[in-house]
Order: sequence, then C-alpha cells, then structure tokens
Amino acid sequence: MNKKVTLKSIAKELDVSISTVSKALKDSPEISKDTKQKIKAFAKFYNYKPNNIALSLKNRKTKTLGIIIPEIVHHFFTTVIKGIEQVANDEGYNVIVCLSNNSFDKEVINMEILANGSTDGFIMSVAKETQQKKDYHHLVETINQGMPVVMFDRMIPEINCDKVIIDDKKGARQAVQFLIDKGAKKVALLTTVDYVSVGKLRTTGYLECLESNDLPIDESLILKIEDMDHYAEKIEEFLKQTSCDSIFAVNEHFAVEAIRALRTQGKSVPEDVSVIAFTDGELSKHFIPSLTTINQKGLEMGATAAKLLIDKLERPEDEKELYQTVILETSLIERESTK
Amino acid sequence: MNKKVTLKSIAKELDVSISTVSKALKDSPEISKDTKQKIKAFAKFYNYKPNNIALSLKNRKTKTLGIIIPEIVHHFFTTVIKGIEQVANDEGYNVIVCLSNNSFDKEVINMEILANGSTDGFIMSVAKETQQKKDYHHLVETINQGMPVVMFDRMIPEINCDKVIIDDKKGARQAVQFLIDKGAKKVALLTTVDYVSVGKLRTTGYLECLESNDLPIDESLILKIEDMDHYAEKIEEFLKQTSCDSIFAVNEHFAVEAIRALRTQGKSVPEDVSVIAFTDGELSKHFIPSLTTINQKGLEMGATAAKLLIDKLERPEDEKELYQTVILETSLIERESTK
DNA sequence: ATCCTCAGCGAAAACGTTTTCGTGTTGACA
DNA sequence: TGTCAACACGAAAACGTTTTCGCTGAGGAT
Repeated sequence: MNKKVTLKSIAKELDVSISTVSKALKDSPEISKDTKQKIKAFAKFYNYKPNNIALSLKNRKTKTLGIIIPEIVHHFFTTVIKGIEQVANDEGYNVIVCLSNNSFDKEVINMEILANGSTDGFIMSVAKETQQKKDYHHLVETINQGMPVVMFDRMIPEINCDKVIIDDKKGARQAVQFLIDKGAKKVALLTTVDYVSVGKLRTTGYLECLESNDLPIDESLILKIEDMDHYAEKIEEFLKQTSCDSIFAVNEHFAVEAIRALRTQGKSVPEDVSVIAFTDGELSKHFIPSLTTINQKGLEMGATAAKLLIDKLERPEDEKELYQTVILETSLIERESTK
Repeated sequence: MNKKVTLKSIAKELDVSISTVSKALKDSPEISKDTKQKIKAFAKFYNYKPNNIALSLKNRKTKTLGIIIPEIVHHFFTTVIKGIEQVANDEGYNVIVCLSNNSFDKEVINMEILANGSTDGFIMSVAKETQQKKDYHHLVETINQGMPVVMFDRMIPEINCDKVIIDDKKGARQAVQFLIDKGAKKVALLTTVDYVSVGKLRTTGYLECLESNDLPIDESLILKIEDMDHYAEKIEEFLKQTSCDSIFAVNEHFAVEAIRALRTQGKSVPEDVSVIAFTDGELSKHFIPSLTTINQKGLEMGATAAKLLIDKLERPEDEKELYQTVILETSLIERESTK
C-alpha cells in the first residue's frame, strides 16, 4: 500500500524545497530546466496528483456544486441531475447530491452541512414541506453568506436568486387547448394540492384555458391529490363518479393510473377518453398506449441551472447581485393516448 | 453579505487565542466556565460552524463517499443511490455522484479526480466499456493507495475488494423455473451481449435451468442485443420469426418491447405468451399488464454497499485486508404478465 | 520564604497547497 | 576589485482546524 505522494515527500526525496517542487510542476520560469525535468519525471513516475482538499482550503473554492432535491428515484430529477452533471463536468466541477425526501428538516441540515465549505453553491428544488411551511431561513442565510443558489422546478418566488423553471401555467394551457382542439368538452383534471407550486400553476393553467374557451369550470371534474401513497385508489374512485371525455394529469403516474381505472370500467384510451400528462418520462414512452405529454425539459433545466451557477461563481464579486429567471419552453409530444 | 465566521475571527473579537476558542467550543475542561460560556454564546450568536474543508485536511478524511455509476436516468441505479444515501447520512457521510456514461475514460478520470482527497472511498458499478476492455488499472491503483472500493451489480471478479451483488444466475433460474412450472415448453430469452457480466450470468442461469429440466436449448429462441439504441426493432424482428410460449427478459425494457411486439402480432400477454423480467422498476409496476419480475433489490444493495464501505473506513488500518462478497437474495414478484 | 500543584490559557505544529518575498551565487562589466 | 543584474532556489505565510506542550500566576503546604 503505497502512501500518497505529496509535494513534501517529493521535496524530501529530491532534496529540494517544497516551493521548488510546486513551481517546477507548474512550469515556473523561476526554476532551471534541469531541476524541472528531474522533478517532473519523479512526479510522473510516482503518479503525483495534487490534493484537492488542500487546494480547496487554499483557494477557498471547492469546485463542487451541491444538489439538493426532494427525491432521486424519479425520472424528472435524474434527468436534471444528468443535465447538471454534464455541464459541471465540462467546467471542471463535481456534484454532490443530497436528498431531502421532501422533509424540511433534512433540507435544512443538508444545506447547513454543505454550506460550511463543502460546496461553492447550490442547485435545488425545494421540499414539499418547505413550500408548505414557508420557512426559508436556511435559504436566506446561505445566500447571505455569499453562497449562490439556483432553484429549479419547485422554486420560491420570494427568494432572491437565480431560477430556472418551465412555464407550468402555459404548459398546462397548451395541454388543455390541445384536448379542446381535438373536440373535448369535459376535461377532467388530476392534480396535486395547491401548496406544491408547480401543481398550483398547472391547475391555474387548466382553469385559464377552460375560461378562454368559454367552457364551464366544473369542480366535480377536478381531483386534488394529497396523499401520494394512495393516489391510485383516489383516481379510481374519482373516475367512477365522473364522466369526462378527456383527462389532463399533472404527472405521468396519475395519467397511467387513470388509464388503468378507465380500462377496468370498460373504457379505452384514446377511443373513449383522451389522456394527456405533464412530465415526459419512461412510463410515457413505453406505456401502451404511449402517452401524449408536455415535456418538462429535465436535461435542459439541469444544464441551464448549472450554467447559471457556474457563471455566477466565476464572476467577480461585484457583479453577483443580478438574478435572472430562465423560463424554458415546454413542448407537446403527441403519442397514442390522445386522438 | 456577512463573511464567514472562523475560530480566528472569534478569537480576535473576544481577545483570546484561537486554541482557547477551539477548546471552549469543544467543552474542554482546560477552559474556565466563564470563558467557555462567553465564547459559546458568541459563536452561537454569529452562527459559527466549523469549516469542513479545514477539518478534512486536518483529519485526512472527508466523510464523503464517491459513487461512480454508468448512468443515472435509470431506476435501478437511483434506488441504489437512495439506499446508499440513507445509510451514509445516518453515519454522517455525504455522497458525491459521478457518471461514467459507460465510458471507460470518464470512469478513469472521475476516479482519479475523486481519489485525490475528495472522498474516503468508492462505491461503484463499472462501465460496460471497462468490462469489455478489461483494463482495471484505475481500480487497482486506487485500492493500492489504501482507498477502499465497494463494487455492486456489475463487478469485476479479478479485483480484490468488497462486493455486493445479487445471484444473477440463480435469479434467472428462478424466473425460468417459474415459467416452466406454469407449463412453458419454449422459453425465449432476451438478453445482452456476453461481456456485460450480469447479462452473461443471467443467460447462463437460463441455460442451466433448461438443462436441469431436460428441455432442449434452442439457439433460435435466444436474442442477444448489443445495440441498446435499437433494441425495440431487434425484438420485434426476432419475435416475428420465432414462436415461443413464454419470454424471459433480462430487463424490463426488453420485456415491455416484447409485449408491444406481441400485441401487434395479435398475441396477448399473458394469455398467449407469458413474460417475466429481471429488474423491478417503475415500468414493471405500472405497465398493463404489470410485469412479473425478479427483484434486483436496489435499495438493499445500496444500503449494504454503504455499510460495507463505512465499516471498512472506520476500522483500524490492520483489519482492512479482508474482503467480502455479499450476495443478496432475489425474490420473484408475481404480477399480471404471467399465467 | 520556598516549593509544588494546578488551573487556565497561548504558541506552535500539522494537514498539503500556492505564492510572495527574500537570499546566495554567478557572471558581466566598469 | 567592486558593483550589479540575473538566475535559481528557499523560507514563510496563508487557508481553518485540532492538539500537544509549555508557560504563568495563584494558592496551599512545609
């Protein structure tokens, strides 16, 4: 087990000073050709690599980005991570991932731990509980400490930082309009409770679209799901006592369960009922029928967030106070679940 | 923007030495009650938190685990990460995630970067390309440097380190036996090329099971898929020119595409053909028909890997040479795709 | 009055870098 | 021979901790 080689050990071995080794490896003109060559050869032979921790301490930057998300077993979030990772890697950054599991406390703890030197900045989608509690002290504090934060998807309007989101309201309108254009008269909505920001926005989009098409808003066509553990039952029950000609679901899981419920009721998709969903994931692509969806642009969102963050990190101190919100365009992907 | 408070700044402000501050905050008996109280109050008020980087440098440990996986937009890998994250967090560790994208070079680079101080150890599933090339120098080197590595799922038998895997061969036998017990005579196999270790093992399991049941091995019932970009077409073509009464697929995507292909041929699942798959993911659960699967135990695998790694990290130097391979039991989850 | 003890605190090294600022040696030149 | 510049290198500080050791002064014991 060969111990790690350091500048010190090289210096000792070659009987020069640490500074000389450091300079030689950086090709400093201060050092003579002979010495440089000797040191470089030695370093290469023993596979010297500078210690990141020491560098971080010295430079006061870690070259790593902290990602805090509510959940990782989730297609959208993983595509975002992938997007982040790609640009981060290209720019020489690593990513350290923490999960809040939608818990406020875990989100706070994770932020506090990472904020103490472990990362240069954060990319995050806030926990459901945080949105519900409206307690943002951890966010405010880390931002005040000069640590940049970029929020994506589930963000908090009151917090002053960079954001990258999609236009959820517009996406929802796009989806519902698509159904209406195909002749829908009674569009059901499967959504989440209002304190989830994106759920609320999509609900608003749905309502706005009905209104602008002079269609009546029928509360009995709207299901707001709170308990994510038993949503299938809720949907089945809901669909039993409502008749609609199409369904707009705010995520693909709701859509799939709706289709399953419809099928047990003897209705088929898209012949009897059209279904459209937000979030374009694995299920949407492979399900039979495959799902017409509004693409949430995970990859792009992650990439944009990473760019915003790195840009801020590499900018001089005095230019950091300008925050921007990037709104990504959604697109509608037509597949088999609508006719 | 309040700058970070350090021991130094506290010491200066309170007109004591840095050592005194450090000791006071650690409740050392060396420091008088009065002084301790004063310092603690000050530290609390200004929200002092020790700098992780400085601690890492001092302690020569970072309390973070490096995860290197081929791909993150993948249900199995994310469940593994979740499993790792849970136990890591409980033990006070963070995780830093790197993606190899199945590229040998990226795997090597990621390892080298993280190995220089950024992490205390690795949990990894090797890239397909690495398995193909059989170049393991990066693994050997980091292990030789005294950095523990735990491999999961796709592992390399020749490398001496902790491993956690499932018994792929046994799982495959379990799946095929299940089909045979239900009356299958012609079991088709949808698998990957042989250099993917788990693919090969599952193939072997399939062959062994047929043999032990005195069923003939029919090469025309076996499809080995290399190009993961066009597997759907391959499967469709394959199923057109083979007739089978059941299918064993080494992952759920192959299974789903098989079902789709069968359906276009006018065959239904499970009435005409039974389908069973490895890897219990989102698709398996929500597809219609839902898939009978062999559970790959992602969560458990991640948790076990993390435990093994942390255990090794916190063990004294001289006890580290014993490597173990944990084999997780697979379980068969019966759903709608088999009869 | 002298010695010892001990409480309470500070100095300094160490972790591995980078970088600034010396410092000694050489050679050229007057 | 003396001066000066250039060259090649080393010492030391700094990043923020922890920890060992040493120091000082007060108080008690003799």
